[in-house]
Amino acid sequence: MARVPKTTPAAQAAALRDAQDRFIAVWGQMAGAWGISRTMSEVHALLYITGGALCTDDIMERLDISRGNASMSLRALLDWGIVERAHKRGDRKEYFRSEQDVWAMFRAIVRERVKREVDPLLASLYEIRDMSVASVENPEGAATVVAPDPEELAAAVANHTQRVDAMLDFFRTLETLGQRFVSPAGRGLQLAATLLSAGSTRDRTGGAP
Amino acid sequence: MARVPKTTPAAQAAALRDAQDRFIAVWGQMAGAWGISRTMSEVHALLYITGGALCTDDIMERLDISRGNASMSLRALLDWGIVERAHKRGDRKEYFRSEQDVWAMFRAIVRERVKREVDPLLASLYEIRDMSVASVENPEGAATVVAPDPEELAAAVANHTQRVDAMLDFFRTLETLGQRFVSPAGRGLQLAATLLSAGSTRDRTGGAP
DNA sequence: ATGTATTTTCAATAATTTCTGAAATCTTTG
DNA sequence: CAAAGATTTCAGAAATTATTGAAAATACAT
Repeated sequence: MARVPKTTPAAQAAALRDAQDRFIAVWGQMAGAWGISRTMSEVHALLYITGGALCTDDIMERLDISRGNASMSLRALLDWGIVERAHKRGDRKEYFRSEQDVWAMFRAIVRERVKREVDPLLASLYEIRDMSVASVENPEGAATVVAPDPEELAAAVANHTQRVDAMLDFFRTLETLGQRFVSPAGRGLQLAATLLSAGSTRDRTGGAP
Repeated sequence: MARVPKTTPAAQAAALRDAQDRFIAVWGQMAGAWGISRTMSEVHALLYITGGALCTDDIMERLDISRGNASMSLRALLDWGIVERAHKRGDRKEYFRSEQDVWAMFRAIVRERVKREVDPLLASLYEIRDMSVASVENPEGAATVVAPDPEELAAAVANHTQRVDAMLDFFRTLETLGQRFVSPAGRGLQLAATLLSAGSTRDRTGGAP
């Protein structure tokens, strides 16, 4: 009576699928945090957690979404650079596989968000700083604000500029940090983060030499 | 003819207001990035860029929003800890003032997002990891997945667990980093970030000794 | 206590975002 | 190059999220 397995293969397979589903749901909820749609996040979760190369139909069926939705989500994930195309020979369909290194995924996301959010913000902030300087010849001379007192006004402008500058400095720092993290040498920062974060010596990144 | 000012006070005041409006619009667009609503972000932008203590009516008028919306946005900003109440004596109204230190703002946001997003995610990931282990007595013995082959199955479960663990490790690191950054000693990290980010020696944080 | 000023809440509505499904397009094969 | 297979696009539908406005609650002064 030794060696009677406590789990049948069927039960184990079901448990695995449940765990996958749960992971997909949880990861889907993080969508907001990454600035993407829930479905897109779920597609990514599915590809990540199965680790395999799935085709559009696999994804449609497993997540119960339309073809259009699957197509658009996959395209977006490709744009973000965290999913790549794959092909099976003798098969006409396209397959998709997720990046499997969590740190690489994170780097891709940082890269994209800096590009989409920080860079434009910086550009705008520079413009805004200039606005309060070159205020000559505003065609509308009409009465506008509360304080026409020149002294107060000058102080207000000075403070305004200072605040815009403080923001600028902050986001410049953020951008530079992001670029360092993302750059080829960026894996250094990953190490730094790991070390900074604790005395935990363990290395789970996998066996690459 | 020396000293003829090139800008009238009126024009200057208008320019200031334009710059403020532009700042508010730009900051409003970042709302998505911080995980808050556009209006909430605009209210914060207004309070930050004017630097003053404004009451609900000031905000309603300037941003052209309803009283309810203003109230809810302010409450949320208070919860995030980046806006504080202020009072003017002899006045019954409540006034609000924004945190002015950009780094402190950022710390507050990190603190809140770790609490709201990373911590729950970690909890779920721990649960998910356990799911694939304790797969005994699943009442539904029905046919489920593709591979009933015990060998493949075992490998799939192992890989699954490994991927969940990789995620866990990553977010544990993230959480710890966040806590370090946020902690009282966290200003150290601010300095580190500034130093890491460039050879830029300038210190714009203001004149604190 | 009573009246007044102020803030909060929340159901209804408006705005925005996401998803679908079928037509259009592109790709491969015989 | 025609037919079949696969993918993309996009207008409209559905779902989600944000906003309003007026009633309810709260705080204050007399």
